Amino acid sequence: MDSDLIRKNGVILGMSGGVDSSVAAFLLKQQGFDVHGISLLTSPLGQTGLEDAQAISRQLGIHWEMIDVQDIFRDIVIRDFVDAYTHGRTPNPCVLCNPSIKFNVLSQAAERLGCQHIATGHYAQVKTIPDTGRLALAKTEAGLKDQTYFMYRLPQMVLARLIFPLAGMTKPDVRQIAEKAGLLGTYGDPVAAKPDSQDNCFVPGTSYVDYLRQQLEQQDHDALRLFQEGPVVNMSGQHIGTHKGLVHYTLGQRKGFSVQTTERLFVVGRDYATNTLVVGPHEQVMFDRIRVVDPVYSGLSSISSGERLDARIRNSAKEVPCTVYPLDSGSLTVEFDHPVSAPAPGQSCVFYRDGLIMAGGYIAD
RNA sequence: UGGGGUGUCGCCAAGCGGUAAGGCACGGGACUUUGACUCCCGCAUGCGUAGGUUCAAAUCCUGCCACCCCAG
Repeated sequence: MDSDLIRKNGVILGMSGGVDSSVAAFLLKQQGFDVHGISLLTSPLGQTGLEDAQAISRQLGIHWEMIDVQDIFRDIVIRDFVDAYTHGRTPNPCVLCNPSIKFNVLSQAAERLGCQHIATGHYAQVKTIPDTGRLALAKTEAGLKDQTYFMYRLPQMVLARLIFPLAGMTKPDVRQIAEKAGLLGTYGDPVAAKPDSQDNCFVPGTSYVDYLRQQLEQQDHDALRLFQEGPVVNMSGQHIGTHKGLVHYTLGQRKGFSVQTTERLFVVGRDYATNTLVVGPHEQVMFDRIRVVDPVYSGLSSISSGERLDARIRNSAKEVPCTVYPLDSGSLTVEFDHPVSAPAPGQSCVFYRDGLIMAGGYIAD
């Protein structure tokens, strides 16, 4: 293949083997792109999806290759995941994986193969800010599925070549296309019927705690105290139950600790010195101000003091109005118009304006 | 040992003669490219125990058991 030339219709497509990226492949092919599918092997668990991606590629007659990124994924994403939990933060591996692994590797492949574009099956779009020419991820139409939150850390260079074939579609739309196109997986099973998500992509089952324990048993014996049972106390310090080990809990959580009470109690704090879980009523978990560290800028190149923006504290939450103040350290202070529920340190706060991502960063303690 | 009180799901707790509310916890689902939150469903043929009264008792009566308080 002639990789010295930039092929304007060449597109690198990230393929997971799921409905979304499969339909994205179909649509790009239909639109006349020269599609090169790439599936990333991040952990042993990803194997089955890869087989389906390969089957779909073969069916559509597009190039396909698998890239084994397990080493770098372990060094960056898993290391951060473990590190965050041992330091009492609640990580979001997808937010880190997207810029450092997924889109990074796809970009490198685009360079290598001389492709102008990269694409994925995300529900999002890229827009240009008129005044500045900067690029920003944008939510698609109101009410539609939106996955921009997970990608806020993508740099301008990546956004510049990004295409989202699924922008503006609904999940039922996508399934219908898969159905009509007759897309089939490895064993001839219809892709249209594949279930959506499967939680954390590198942790088997739902028990990330077991996974953490495995990781830590080899490296950090000191951290194993995080798995030890301990007391649960209420706001007045009364011992009202027991917890399963502090790694199990994050701010605002209300399940997983057995407690003798008559009201709904949420995790308010964790005292590592005494291995104590502190719980309280819901209002104790409402915050009207947080600090955001390690920010990245998208639609805005910087934030001026008193900037009015809309903040999203978690993927499933809607944006809430806030005022942002940059600090000399480079971090940000965010004041919400109305208190938000359980902004967990380690999670991301993403700033939008008119549905476009302006900036974002990590919630600090 | 006398006197008083209490015994309803793992925890809290309604019920006061008419055929076991509710909350917490727990289990299951939905939602979801993170962790959480949220929502839906489930959860005592049984009310310390043994008898009695009644058409009918967790609810009334009696004995016993357990725990708590006061007195010695």
